Amino acid sequence: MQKKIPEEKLQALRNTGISEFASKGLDGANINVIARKAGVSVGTIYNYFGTKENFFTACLEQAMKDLETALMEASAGDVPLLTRADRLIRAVQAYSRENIEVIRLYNEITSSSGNKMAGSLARKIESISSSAYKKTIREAARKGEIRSDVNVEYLAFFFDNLLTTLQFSYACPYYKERLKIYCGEEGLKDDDLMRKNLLAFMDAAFDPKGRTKK
Amino acid sequence: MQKKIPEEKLQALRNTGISEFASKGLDGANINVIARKAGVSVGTIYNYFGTKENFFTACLEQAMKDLETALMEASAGDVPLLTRADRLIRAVQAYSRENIEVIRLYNEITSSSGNKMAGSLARKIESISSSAYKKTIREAARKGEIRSDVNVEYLAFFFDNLLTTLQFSYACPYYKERLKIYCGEEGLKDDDLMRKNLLAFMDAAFDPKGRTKK
Amino acid sequence: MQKKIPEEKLQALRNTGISEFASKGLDGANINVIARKAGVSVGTIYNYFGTKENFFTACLEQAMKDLETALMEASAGDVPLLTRADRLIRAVQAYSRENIEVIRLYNEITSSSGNKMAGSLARKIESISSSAYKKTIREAARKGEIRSDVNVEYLAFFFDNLLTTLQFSYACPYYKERLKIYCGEEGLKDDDLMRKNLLAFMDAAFDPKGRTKK
Amino acid sequence: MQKKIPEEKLQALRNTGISEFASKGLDGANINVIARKAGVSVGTIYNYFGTKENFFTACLEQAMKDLETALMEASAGDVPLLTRADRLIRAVQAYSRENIEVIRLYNEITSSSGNKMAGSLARKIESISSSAYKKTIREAARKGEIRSDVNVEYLAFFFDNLLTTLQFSYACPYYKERLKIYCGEEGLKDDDLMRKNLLAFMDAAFDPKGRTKK
DNA sequence: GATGAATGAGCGTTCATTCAT
DNA sequence: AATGAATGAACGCTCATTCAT
Repeated sequence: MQKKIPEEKLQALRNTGISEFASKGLDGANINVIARKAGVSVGTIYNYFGTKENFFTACLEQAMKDLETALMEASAGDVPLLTRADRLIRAVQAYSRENIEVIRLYNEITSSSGNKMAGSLARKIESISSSAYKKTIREAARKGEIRSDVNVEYLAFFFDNLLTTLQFSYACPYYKERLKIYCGEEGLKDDDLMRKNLLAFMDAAFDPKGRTKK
Repeated sequence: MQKKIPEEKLQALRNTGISEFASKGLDGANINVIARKAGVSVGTIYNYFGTKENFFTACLEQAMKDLETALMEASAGDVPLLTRADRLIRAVQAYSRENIEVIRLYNEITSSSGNKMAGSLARKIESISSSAYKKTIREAARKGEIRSDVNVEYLAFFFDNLLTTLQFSYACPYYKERLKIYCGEEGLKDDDLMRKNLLAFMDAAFDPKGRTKK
Repeated sequence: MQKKIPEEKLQALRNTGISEFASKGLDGANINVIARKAGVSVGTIYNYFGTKENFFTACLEQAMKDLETALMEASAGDVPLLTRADRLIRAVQAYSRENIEVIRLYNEITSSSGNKMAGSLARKIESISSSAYKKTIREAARKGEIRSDVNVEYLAFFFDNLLTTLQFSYACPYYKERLKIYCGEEGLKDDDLMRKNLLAFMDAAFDPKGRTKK
Repeated sequence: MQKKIPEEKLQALRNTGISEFASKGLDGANINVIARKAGVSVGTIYNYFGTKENFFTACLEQAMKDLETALMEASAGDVPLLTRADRLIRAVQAYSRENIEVIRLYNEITSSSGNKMAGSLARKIESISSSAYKKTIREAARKGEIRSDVNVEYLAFFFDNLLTTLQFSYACPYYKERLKIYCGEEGLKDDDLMRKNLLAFMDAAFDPKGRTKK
C-alpha cells in the first residue's frame, strides 16, 4: 500500500546534490538551493535524508557506485597486468572527463579535516577498490608478472595513488593547475601521451627483472 | 622604521590561523575564534589581511614555506637519484609527523573546488617544488640514471604524486584510513618499511634498463 | 449507523494527544509524532479536528471531563462541609497522582497568554466546578456552617484556588519544586499531613465564629 | 578600557523581551522580532545572552526582581500579621495592575511542562518569597497571633497560594475569566471588596482561637 | 474516509565584516 | 593602529497543514 518506490526521484535528488556538493563543497552547498534546483521542497530532502550530512553521504555513495563499477569492469578479465593497467588508465581518463563532478565530490571528502565522517567514509569507499587492486596485483604476482621484493599491499597502494592523483588532475581545479605546471597544457589534453608515460612508469616499477631486484 | 613589531606578531597570528584552518577547514574555522586564540582583535586581522580568504592564503603560504624549505634541502646536493629519493621520502615522513597541521592545510586547498583561488594558489605553491623535481630528474637523466623513454616532465609528475599522497597519508584523516586499508596499521607506523617499498618502486620505475625499454 | 468505530478511535487519539501535550506543551508537541504514536495518519487528525489548536482543545476537554467527574463525586451527598472538603482534598490528591498528565494539561492552558482560546476555555472548564463549589458553599451557609461576613462567591473562589494550586503542586514541575521549597520532600509525600493542615486551614477560614466575625 | 556598562541597554533589551515573552510565551516569541522591536540586531542579543532560553531567563529574573522588591517592602516592618496581609494584598493588586506582563511572564514559567528549567527556575524565584513568608508567619506565631495546630510551613504555603492565584487572576486571561466566573466583573474591578473578603478569610484561617483549635 | 508524501514559511543561531572609539 | 561591539544576511532544520491517491 506504500507509494511506489520514488527511487528515480531520489536519484534525481542525489544527482542535484552531487552537482552542488561537487562545486561548492559540503559546507558551501546550500540545502535550500539544492532543493530549489531539484524542484522539490527542503522538507522533502529532510524527509528522505534527515540531515545535510546524511544527504551528502548519500550523494557520495551514489556517485561512487558508478565510479566503482567503471573501475571494476576495467580491472576484470584474465589479462596481463599491463593490459589491465592500460584499461584502468583509460577508464580513469574517460570517467574523469565525463564525470567531473563525481571526481570532485570524491576529492571533497578526501580533505574533510574537520569532519568526523572521514574515517568511516574512507572505509566505505576505499575498501572496495583496494581489494580489487590487491587481488589484481596478487594474481599478477602469482603469474610471475611482478617483482617479488616489493610488498603486494604496498604495490597496490602506490598503484592506487597514481590512479587517484590522475583522476584529480583531470577534474579538480588545484590538481589541474598542478598538472599543467608539470606537463603543460599537453598533459591535460593528450590522454594518449599521459597513458603511454604512466604505463611505462608502472611497467618498469612492476618489472620482475627491474634494477632493485638482485 | 614605524613598523615596530609587526612581523613577529603576524607570524604568531598566521600560526594560530594554520592551526585552526588545519583542524576546521576554511569554512569551519571562525575568524573571531582565531582572533581570540591569537590574543588580538578581529579588527587587527582584518586590518592586516582584509578578508578571511586572504588570511587563509597568508597562513597557507607561511606554512608552505617551511615545507618547501624542507623538501629543497632534501633534494639538494650532487648525489645519485636514489639517494635523493631516499632523502626526500625521509623528509616527507619526518615533516608529516611533526607538522600535521601544515600538511592538512595543504590538503585543504587541494580540494577547494568552489574556490577561485585554487588556480593561483597551485601556481604559487607547486611551481617551486615542481621545478626542483624536474631539475632533479633532468640531471639524473643527463647522467644516464634514468630511462629515456619516459618524458622527464611526466616522471617528475608521477614522482611528486607519490610523495604528495604519502604526505597526506600520514597527516589527513581520510588518507590515513585509506593507508590502513591498504597496508594495515603497519603502513602507518613502520616508516622504514614504507620507505623501502616506495624506494624500490621508484627505483625500478626509473631504471634505464627497465622492461618497457626495448 | 455509518459511523462505525469512530468514538473509541477518537478517544484513543485524544489520549495520545493528552499525553504528548501534557509533556511537551501545546507548542512543543508535534502533530506528526502524535499521529505516529496513535497509529493513525496526520490526515486523520486533521479530518477530525481541523487544526492543532482544535485538537488540543478536544484533548483538554476529554481530560477535564474525568477530572470534573471525580470532583463532582467527591462533593456530592448531604454531608457537613468539612467532610466534603476532606473528600475533595482526598480526591484531588488521588487524582493528581494517577493523572499527572491531565493536571499538566490543565495547567498548560492556564498560562496560554498568547492564546485567543484562554477565555472561552476558562468558561467551558471552570463554570462546572465553580457552580458545584458555589452550591456547596451556599448550602453550607444555609445550614449555618459558614461565616456570613464573607461573600459566598469569594469563599468558593478561595476554596478553588487552594485546591487548584494543590493539584498543580502534585503534578507540575514548577509547582512541585515550589511545594518542596515550602514544605520539603515531606510536603510532596505525606498526603495525610498535607490534608490535615489544609483542612484545619479551611475549617478555620469558614468558621462562623471566627475572629473577624465580631 | 572596556566600553561603559551597557546596563541600561541590557535593561531595555530585557524589557522588550519581557513584553514579548509575556504575550507570546517562550516558544511563541521570536528572537528576530524582539531584536527588531528593541532596535538592536539579533547578533547583539546572542552576544549578550547566548541562547533564547538564557535570554528568557534573564528577562524573567529582571521581572521578578521588581516583584520581589514590591512584596518584600509590603511584608516589612514590625506590624500585626493582619496589617501585613493587608499590605501584601494591596501590593499584589497594585503590582498586578501596573505590571501585567511581569505577572504573565511569571505565570508562563509556572507551566513549562516540557521544560528542563522549571525546577531551577522555581528554586531561583520562589525561595526568596517563601523565606519571607515563612519568617512572617513564624514571627506571628511567636507573638501568638497564629494558631498552633497548623504547621508554619504549610500556612506559609497556603498563604502564598492565595496571593499567587490572586495575581494571576488580575493579569492572565484564563485566570481572569475564571475570576469573573466566580465573582463576576465586580471581582475584577472592586479591589477593596476582594481585599476585604480575602483578609477575612485569611484572618479566620490564622485565628489562634479558630474552630479546629481544640 | 483515510493516508502520508510534500510543502514552505518560519525560526534559532552563526559569523564574516564594519566602523566608531 | 587597534579594538570589539554591533550587524544582518544566511543557513540548517522543523512541523502544521494540504491534497492527490
